[in-house]
Amino acid sequence: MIAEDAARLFGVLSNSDRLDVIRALVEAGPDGMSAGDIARKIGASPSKTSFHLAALSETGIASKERRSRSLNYQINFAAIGALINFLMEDCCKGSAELRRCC
Amino acid sequence: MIAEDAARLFGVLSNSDRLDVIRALVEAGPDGMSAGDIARKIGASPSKTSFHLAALSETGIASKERRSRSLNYQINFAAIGALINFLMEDCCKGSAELRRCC
DNA sequence: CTTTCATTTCAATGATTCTTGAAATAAGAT
DNA sequence: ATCTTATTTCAAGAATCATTGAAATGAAAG
Repeated sequence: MIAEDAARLFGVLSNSDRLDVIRALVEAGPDGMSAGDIARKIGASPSKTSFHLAALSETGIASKERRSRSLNYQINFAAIGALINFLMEDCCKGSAELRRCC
Repeated sequence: MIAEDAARLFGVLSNSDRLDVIRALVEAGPDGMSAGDIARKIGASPSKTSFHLAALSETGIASKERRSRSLNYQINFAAIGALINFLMEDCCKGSAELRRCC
């Protein structure tokens, strides 16, 4: 991963509504959750939620799939893992001290 | 850590110049590096570098100390570790799948 | 084929962040 | 005291991001 991509991904994580969405998707498990249910759960308007879901799915942090009338979103741990890996191994050169911190 | 603080920290990481600064500080080791040397290393102007260093030190990702004429910056792995920990444990509920990814 | 439901898209606006270069501050050297 | 070096601060402008509510889209139901 290059720094620009990592920066873009960190940008997606730099909003607490989006972190709330991620938490909701993690709690939902592999089956995921519909846009409407996510909006209700985090207490945000449909259009606001859709805006944040677009950021998450465009960058691969979530994937989406239509289920009849609803759009269902799932968390993609691989994208988050790749970002953590970039931060620990590339940015922080595999620092042993950092590894001890988390 | 609460979501707002995590979002702020992710915001600091969401800029590739700042990721370059972090890399420079990690390479510099515990002794750190002066603002001027960092600017030269990442190829950015002093004022731009200072702007990014302020973001890093205000959020605890780096610490600074004056050494005569220079200001010396050091990486703070604990802050980065706390953020990774928030993402893995709080946001992602300690997901085993995520742990396998990084 | 119209209605309803679920969601996104759009345009407008406001807020935040980034960049630039000039001026200000801080500290040591002459 | 003045000069030079190191860095920050500031103001202006550009760019990006977030929020809102209304309109558009897509899919199923009546």
